[in-house]
Amino acid sequence: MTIDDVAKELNISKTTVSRAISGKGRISESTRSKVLAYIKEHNFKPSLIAKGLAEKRTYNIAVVWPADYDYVDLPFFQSCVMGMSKAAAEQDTDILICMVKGNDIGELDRIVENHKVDGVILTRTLINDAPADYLLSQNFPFVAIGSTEDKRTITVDNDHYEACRELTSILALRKVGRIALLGGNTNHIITRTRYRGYIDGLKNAGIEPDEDIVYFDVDSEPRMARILAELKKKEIGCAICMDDMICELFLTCTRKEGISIPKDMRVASFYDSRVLTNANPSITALHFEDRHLGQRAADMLLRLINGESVENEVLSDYEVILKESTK
Amino acid sequence: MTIDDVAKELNISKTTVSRAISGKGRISESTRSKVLAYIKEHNFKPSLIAKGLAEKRTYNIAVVWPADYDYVDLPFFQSCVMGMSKAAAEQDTDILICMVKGNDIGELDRIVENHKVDGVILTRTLINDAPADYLLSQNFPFVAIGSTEDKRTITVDNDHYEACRELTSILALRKVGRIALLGGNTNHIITRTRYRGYIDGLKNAGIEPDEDIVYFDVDSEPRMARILAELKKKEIGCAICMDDMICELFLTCTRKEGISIPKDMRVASFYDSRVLTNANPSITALHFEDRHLGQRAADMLLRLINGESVENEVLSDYEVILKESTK
DNA sequence: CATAGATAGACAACCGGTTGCACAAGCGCA
DNA sequence: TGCGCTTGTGCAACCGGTTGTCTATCTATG
Repeated sequence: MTIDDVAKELNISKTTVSRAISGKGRISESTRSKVLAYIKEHNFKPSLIAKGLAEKRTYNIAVVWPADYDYVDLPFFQSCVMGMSKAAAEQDTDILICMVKGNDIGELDRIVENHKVDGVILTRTLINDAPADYLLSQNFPFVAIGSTEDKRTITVDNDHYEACRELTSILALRKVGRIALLGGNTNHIITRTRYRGYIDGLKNAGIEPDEDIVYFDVDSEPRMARILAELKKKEIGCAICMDDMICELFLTCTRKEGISIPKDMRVASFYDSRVLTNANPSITALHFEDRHLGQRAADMLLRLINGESVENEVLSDYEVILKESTK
Repeated sequence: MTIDDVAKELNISKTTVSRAISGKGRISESTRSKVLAYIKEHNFKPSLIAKGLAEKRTYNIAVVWPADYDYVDLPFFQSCVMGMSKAAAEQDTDILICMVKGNDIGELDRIVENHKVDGVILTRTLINDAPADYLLSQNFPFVAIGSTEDKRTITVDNDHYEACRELTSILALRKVGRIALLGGNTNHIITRTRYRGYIDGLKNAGIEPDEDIVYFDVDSEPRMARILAELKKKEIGCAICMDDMICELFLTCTRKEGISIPKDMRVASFYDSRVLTNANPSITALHFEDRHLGQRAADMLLRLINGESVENEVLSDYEVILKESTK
C-alpha cells in the first residue's frame, strides 16, 4: 500500500494524503481526519525510504562505538544507547552503530559519505578527538557526550566536575585522612574534568591538594600494585577511583596485600557498576543516570537536524551513594 | 553529484553509468572502466537511499539488543556486533540497534513495519522467543545466533554442546573429584545445550551423571551461598560455571567462606572475560571467538537477503584454556 | 552479399514519497 | 455587484537511482 492507493480509495490526490500525514501545507480539518482515520484503520505506514529520498534524510542517527576491548565502559554505553534509542524512536528515528577503533575515524567516513545517517552522537570524547574533528570538517551534525575543546561542538554531559567535587569534599569532611586520586586515561577529557573537581573539593574542605598523591593512567594490575605500595608508604587514608575498572584493580590488589577496607584504607569510586554492587564490603560510589544522558543527547541531535537551535547542556543526574567502604 | 552528472560529463546515459557501477546488464569493458575511473577520481558515491527506493532495500540490518541490565552478556554482545559490523560494511550495509526488553518484541514491529532494515540478527535465543516468533510470522529474513526450536529458522552458533562436553571430560580425566554444574537461566536454549554437553562429557569419562549436583538459575549471591554450602556437604571437587557472571559469584562466595581454590575446590568457567582474566588464581575457562560468530551471522543474513541459499552453521571457534583454578 | 544473431547503449517508466505553483470556490468589503 | 484575499485541492516536476524494452551497430555465417 502506498499513498497513491490511499488517495485513489478516498478519491483525492496523493498531495492531499501527503499533507494530511505530514501536517504541512494547507488542508481542511475534515479531509485530514478522514485520511488519518483511513490510514489508521488500514495500518498504513508511508515508506520512510521514499520520504527520505524526497527530503534528503534517512531517519537514522549513528552512535560511535569505541571498539577497543579494554577501554570501553560497556554498561555506561549500553545505558546511554538505551536512552538514545527511546528518544529517537519517538521520531521514527533509529540508532545505527559505527564502530571506531582508538582515535581513528574508522567506518565513520563511509557512513557520512554514503549519507547513511542524518547525524552522529559521540561518547566519551578525547583530547584530540579524531571523529569530532572529522565531523566538524565535514560540517556534519553531531552531539558529543562529554565536553570538547572546540567551541563549535554541541555537547551534553553530567556534571563530572561538580560530582567529583562533592564526593571529595564529603569524604574530606568525614576525616578519612589524606585522599589520593587514582585516575584513568589522560587522553579522556573527562579525566581532567574529574581531576579539577577533586582539587576544588579538597580546597573547599580547607585541604591543600598534593600532586604527589594523584595518579593517572592506572590501567593494569602491576601498576596498581606499585601505586598501592606508595599509598601505604605515604599513609593515605582514602583512595578515590575514577572509574569502576580502576576500583576493581584496587580491590584486587588490596585483597592480595591483605589490606582491610575500610579499616586500613578507605575507597570510593565513580560508577556503581554491577561488579561493585556485589563487592564486599559495599563500595561508596557515584551513581549516574546514563540513560537520561543518552536521551538528552538524541533529543538535542534531532533538534539540530531539524534546524532548531540547540544549547550545550550540563546535567546533574547523579547521586553520591555512601556505603561501607568509606565508613 | 549524481549519476546524471556523471553521465552528462562522459556523454553517456545514466543507464550506462548505473550499469557500470552495479556490474549488472550489458556494458563494454572500455566504457565501464572509463566510468569507474571517473567516479573514483571524483570520489562519487551513488545515493544508497535512491538505490534503496528503487530496489526496495535499506542496506541496513538490525541486531536485537536484549536490554535487560542484569541479563546481557555485554562483552559477548560487543564482540559479536564488531564482527557483524565488519562483515556488513563490506557490502555497504550497516547495523541498526533494536532494543528489546525481556521476551517482548519491543521496537521490533516498528522497525519491521517501517521497513527500516532488510533483515534482523537475534542473539542468545530463548525457549519461547517472542522476536523469533514475530519475525517468522511476518516472514521477515533473520538469522539467530543460538539455536531455536523452529526448524524454519536459520541459525549459527558455536558448538556449545561439544565445548562443554570437552571441558567436562578433560576435567573428569584429571581426577578433580565430583564435578558439579552451576547453570544459568533455563529459559535460554544455550543453557540446555551446555547441560547436554556436561552430561555426555561425564559419560564419556565413564562417570554416571548425578542430577543432584546440577543447579540452574544461579543468579544471585544468596542463592550461590546456599549452593556452595551444599557443594561442601556433598564433597564436590570441582564446579563448572556456565558463564562468567556465575563464576564471579562463585569466586566471591568461596572467598567469603575461606574456601581456597584450587586446594579445597576447583572451578572452571565458560568465557574468559576481563573480570576473570584478572582473577587470582587464574581461571580455567572456555575461550570463544565471538567476533567471528557475529561475522558469520551477518554474512549469512546478507546472503539470505540476496536470495541465496543459506544453511545452518555450527562453528568450533573455541578453546579450552587450562589455568591454575583446576590444577 | 544478404541476413541472422549478438552486443552496447539509450529511452522512459518506475520506486513512493514531497512541494512549488496554478486554480477554483468561498468570503468579506466597498 | 465586483473585486481582492483566503482557503482547499490538484497537477506535475522532482529526489536519484534501477530496469524492461527497443534500436543501432557489429560480427559470423551460408
